[in-house]
Amino acid sequence: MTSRTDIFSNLSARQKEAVQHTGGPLLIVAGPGSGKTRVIAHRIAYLVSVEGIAPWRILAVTFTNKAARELRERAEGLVGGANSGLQVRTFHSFCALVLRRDGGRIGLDSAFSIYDADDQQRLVRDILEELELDPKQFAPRAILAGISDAKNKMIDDSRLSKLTKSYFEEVVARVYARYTELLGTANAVDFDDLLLRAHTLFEDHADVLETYQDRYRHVLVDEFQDTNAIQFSLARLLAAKHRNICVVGDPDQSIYSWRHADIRNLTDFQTVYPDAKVVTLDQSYRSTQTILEAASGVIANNDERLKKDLWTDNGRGSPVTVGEAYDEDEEARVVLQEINRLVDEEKYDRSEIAVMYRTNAQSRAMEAACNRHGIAYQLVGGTKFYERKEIRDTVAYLRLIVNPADDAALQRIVNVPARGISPRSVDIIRSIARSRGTSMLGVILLAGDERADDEDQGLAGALNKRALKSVRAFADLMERLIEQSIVLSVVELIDLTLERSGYKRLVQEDKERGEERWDNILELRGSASTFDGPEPRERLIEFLENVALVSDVDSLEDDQDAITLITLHQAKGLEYDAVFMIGLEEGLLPHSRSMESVADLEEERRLCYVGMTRARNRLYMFHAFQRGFRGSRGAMLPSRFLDEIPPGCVETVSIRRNTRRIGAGGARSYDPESIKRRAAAPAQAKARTGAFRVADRVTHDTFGEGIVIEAVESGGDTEVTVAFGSGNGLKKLMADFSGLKKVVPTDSTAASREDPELGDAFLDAP
DNA sequence: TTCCCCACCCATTGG
DNA sequence: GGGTGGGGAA
Repeated sequence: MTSRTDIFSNLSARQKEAVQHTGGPLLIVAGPGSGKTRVIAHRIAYLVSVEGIAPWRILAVTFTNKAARELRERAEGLVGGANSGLQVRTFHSFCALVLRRDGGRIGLDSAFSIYDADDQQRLVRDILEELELDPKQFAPRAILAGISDAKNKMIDDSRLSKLTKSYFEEVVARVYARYTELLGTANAVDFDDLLLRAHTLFEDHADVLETYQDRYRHVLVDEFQDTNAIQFSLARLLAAKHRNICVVGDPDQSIYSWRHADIRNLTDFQTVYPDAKVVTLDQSYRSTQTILEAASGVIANNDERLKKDLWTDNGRGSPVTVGEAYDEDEEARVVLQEINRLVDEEKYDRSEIAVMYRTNAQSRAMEAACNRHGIAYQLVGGTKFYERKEIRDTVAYLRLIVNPADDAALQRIVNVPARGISPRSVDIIRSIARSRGTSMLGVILLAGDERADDEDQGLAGALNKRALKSVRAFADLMERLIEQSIVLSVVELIDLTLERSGYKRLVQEDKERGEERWDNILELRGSASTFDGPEPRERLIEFLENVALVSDVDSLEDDQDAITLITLHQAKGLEYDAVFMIGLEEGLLPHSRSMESVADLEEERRLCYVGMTRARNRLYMFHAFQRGFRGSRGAMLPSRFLDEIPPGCVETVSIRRNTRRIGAGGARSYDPESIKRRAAAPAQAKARTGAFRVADRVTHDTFGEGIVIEAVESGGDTEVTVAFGSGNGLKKLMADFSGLKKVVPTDSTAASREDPELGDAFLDAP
């Protein structure tokens, strides 16, 4: 047990207030770096040590498993006891727990599968075929988005069918109905269902809800600004009895509206709980004054916002460095050179440096550069481990063993390795299963049972002899594996499955990537070893649930001597000594798909804000003149967010001109209409016109060097739009008339390597 | 039935 | 740049 003074040591007055308010609802509005995780951990410790609440009576919900793990360790460290029974989970994992335990009440078998995005797509494709609808006209993605929308509004399929306003919506409703039915026969749920069905369970079965209400005296929700309506409702239901609900959030960091997160939860909290105490934490213990000022300057441009002034006792620190590069390769190179400098000269720890970007695709150039320069990195996401084919296949076998009704898993591996069950045979099996309202493995197992031949004219009659034999062999295989799953440990079962199914041989026979793929499987096997124990089937279910619910950041390790490459979304909640944000360009950040509405644009700005406020000491923001995407390239304009940074906080570095200018922010000017056009139609950047081409580097006597971003033939001459560097902005010129000259070569790598001006302090070659 | 290749289509962010 | 689906050859 920790003494009361330990729990309060190093807490500010505000933080103490938040820790100590334990009776009734509490809303903590916590700016970036204001020590909210600390407050939550101390609050838990206070509840346990001072108020004598048993740890297992406290439920804390976080955004990722990693955050959950860290909070649990921190809180248990404070109260001095591991495995205290303290419940720290994500909403999804909490709901899965509830459904495993009590899902029977709503007709869910405890061995239910969790369908991921891929399984969902497959299912929707099947349904479209069944309904004779063209998947080109009705994109499965769009339909799934429609279904997800409905689920998040708690609208079931029968109600949705009455609300349709267009033919498309009607299709969505029809698919939704069938989708629900088929998830039912597959004993499966999707991600939305985890929340929704737990919610339904609580609403429809008061006794079940009461068990949980009685157990959890205190409910805490972190990252509350990114919870959705169902999550808030779940939290309210759980806390209804004791009313000890504490939520922590920052409206300026709400970045998941596209996943139905609803920022209104924060404002509604006070309506739902009029007596809620509100504590605002606005002192940052993380960033320098300069970084804070820069970030505040950007976020201040959001209109839909409650004003909040962050302050800090930290020093001013270095200015925010804004840099420009020719293209993504040069950008990557310059970033790495500066990272090397920070590590060598300023003794930064590589593990305390992160490169952040808007889209995953941007990691490629960074990775390539890291590999070229021999710099160790941790990539978050990327080719996600659990999405690799060999991993998904292995997991599909296990899923099918646990839940034989899991048609998505079956269809994945029924003919992997090839065992003579053709797509045609699979179609037949599926249609028989559908017409009987059973699972596909059910149909297959019947066909494998000689005694069932008479009554099973369906499959035995529909398949030719050879195919039927193959199907029976598969039935035998699965039957054996299912039998063994009762006695074998997870690891043993994985071994047996890989051996008997022939999957091991299949992978190892792959000459090119076999070794790597087998290593991946071994890694999966390794992670299964922690799920050893009595009742192996239960452990297997746990293991599979873990696999389904991991997030990419969960595997991020803090103590590796490697820099981190991460998307801005995933960086939420993390912090680093030095942060490099790359790709600060119109169309990328803000993203072109988010530039149509003010709400979307403001979310992009919050995303930018989240990135900036991850930094403790140093913040770098880069943009490139040109960037490749989908095989082609296009000219890019600096992000408007760069112009929003107060000039006093910025140091601009021009790579090409070997200059550093203090306070150069806001000097740029450009035509917003042209930005919109460019963002909307990046393909037109490829158009070739006359002697001047989009993306050509050019020089002009007065304006200096620039990049052609638009070229239109006009009466013998070419009207070009050029983005000039160093604050000259966009200019429209008649090419010949103005004496514009092309700069050759345009090959970026060669050009910048040969450029003597590159000997900037910034650019000492590694 | 399987395997390979090519054409085509797609691509923001993620539990 | 990459994944997938369809078609054709073995």
